[in-house]
Amino acid sequence: MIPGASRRLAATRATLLPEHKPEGTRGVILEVSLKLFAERGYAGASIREIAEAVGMKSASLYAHYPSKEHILAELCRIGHEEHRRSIQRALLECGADPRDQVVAYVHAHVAMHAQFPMLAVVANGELHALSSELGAATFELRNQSIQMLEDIVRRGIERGVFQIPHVWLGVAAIGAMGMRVAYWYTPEFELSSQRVADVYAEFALRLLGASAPVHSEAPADRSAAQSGPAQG
Amino acid sequence: MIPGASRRLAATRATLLPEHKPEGTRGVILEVSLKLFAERGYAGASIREIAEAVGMKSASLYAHYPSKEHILAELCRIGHEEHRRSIQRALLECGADPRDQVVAYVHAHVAMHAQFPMLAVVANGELHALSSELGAATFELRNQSIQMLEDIVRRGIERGVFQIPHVWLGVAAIGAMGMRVAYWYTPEFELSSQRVADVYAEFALRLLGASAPVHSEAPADRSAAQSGPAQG
DNA sequence: GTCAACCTACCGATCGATCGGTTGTTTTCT
DNA sequence: AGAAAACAACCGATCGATCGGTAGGTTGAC
Repeated sequence: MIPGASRRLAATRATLLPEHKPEGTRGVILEVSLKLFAERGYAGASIREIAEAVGMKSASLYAHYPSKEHILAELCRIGHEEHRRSIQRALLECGADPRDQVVAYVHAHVAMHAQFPMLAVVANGELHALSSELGAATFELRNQSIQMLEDIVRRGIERGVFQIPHVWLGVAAIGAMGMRVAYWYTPEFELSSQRVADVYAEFALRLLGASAPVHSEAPADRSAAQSGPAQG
Repeated sequence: MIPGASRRLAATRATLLPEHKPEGTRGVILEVSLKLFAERGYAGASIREIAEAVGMKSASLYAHYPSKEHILAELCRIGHEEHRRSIQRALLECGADPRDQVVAYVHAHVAMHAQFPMLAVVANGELHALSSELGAATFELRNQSIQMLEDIVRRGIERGVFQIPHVWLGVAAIGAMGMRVAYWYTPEFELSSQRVADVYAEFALRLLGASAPVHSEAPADRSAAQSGPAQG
């Protein structure tokens, strides 16, 4: 089992990509809020705790953000934007084969949840705390990301490379297993985030009943470990 | 997509099995707390809201439970006990084939998350809010349930019926996809909870690279596909 | 048969603490 | 000098929890 089981998630450090982190104090507030929201939940973290962790008084926060909710809204937006961006980029770099696209999607999906676990936990798990006004844009991003996977799967079925009892359930299951990674992954895990993403991409292909690719030069070493190839 | 996306979970009714629901007022308090904890989180639900939903003043709650945390502790315990009990029972009713055992486990796992979504969401997602003293027993239950699946998978690998790159990741992925069901399933979903559980059991077999069973009378229609029933 | 004792269930009032947020002032940096 | 940043002080509201007390029913000794 994963140690420290009484914590909400295993990660201990809040990371924000430089391109998403505002300059100066705003960035510090955002990163500190991310950590506290991830560890205690939005309702469980107070602005005084945030301020103290930043090194200032709670009143000073309001010179940088108009409300606690606006901080959460920005974190949710950043999380889902990064999620969509990394998936979009991965899809652009792979070919037209639905199998490659699923691998690209799931790899990006899982890697993001492993590399930015706190951002993923907050952006997904605290989104409901936002008013519809502040959360609308983020919901739209989220739906787009889900739709992308569904489109890939449906196209794969039409081409006969996927066999699955229920498309929506498959998409939900693949999304779910990746999302959960954010709760247990730490850099101390025996596998790198990239290797975890590789394995999960293989899981997704299996789950979709993917047929063996015909185009690959090498005889498809998809089943990596353990030994034998699984699932034809 | 699932409607009502701004809610934390799709379910709207809190259900507690009669054998878990205390008699009288204690039972009402527990069920009402379950609903509010599921919808707003433990920190986001106040004892005054709970009391008002029950139909009494907050002071009266303390005649039935010593603290807010004790209410959560009981809900977490009930949730994980029911989870373990339903899995245990399913395993007793299936044979010795690891494939059957995985099907039994995942079916029970998913069915419980679909039938008692609020209980699952609270027992899993708010467990971290408990002090180590009040949460210890529940953590133990949780670890036992996970261990049971890991044992099944390892035994299946030893017998050569499963092929999987990484046992722990497989167990984590299977657990994750089931847990997520609690967030989107409602009785209005196009499939019954039993059918959803069937499909997820098939997903798990695929994910584990299960070889076709030799004992089955019918020629293993596991790959069902596209529409037909999953899981043979 | 009655009345004091006891019990369960609940309530109004209130506790100290903390909540998110506002105001006006001071400090800091350029 | 002037703008940005942080401050102390404070707001009304709400937090979880405690208190003494009350209404209504049951019990049992006399």
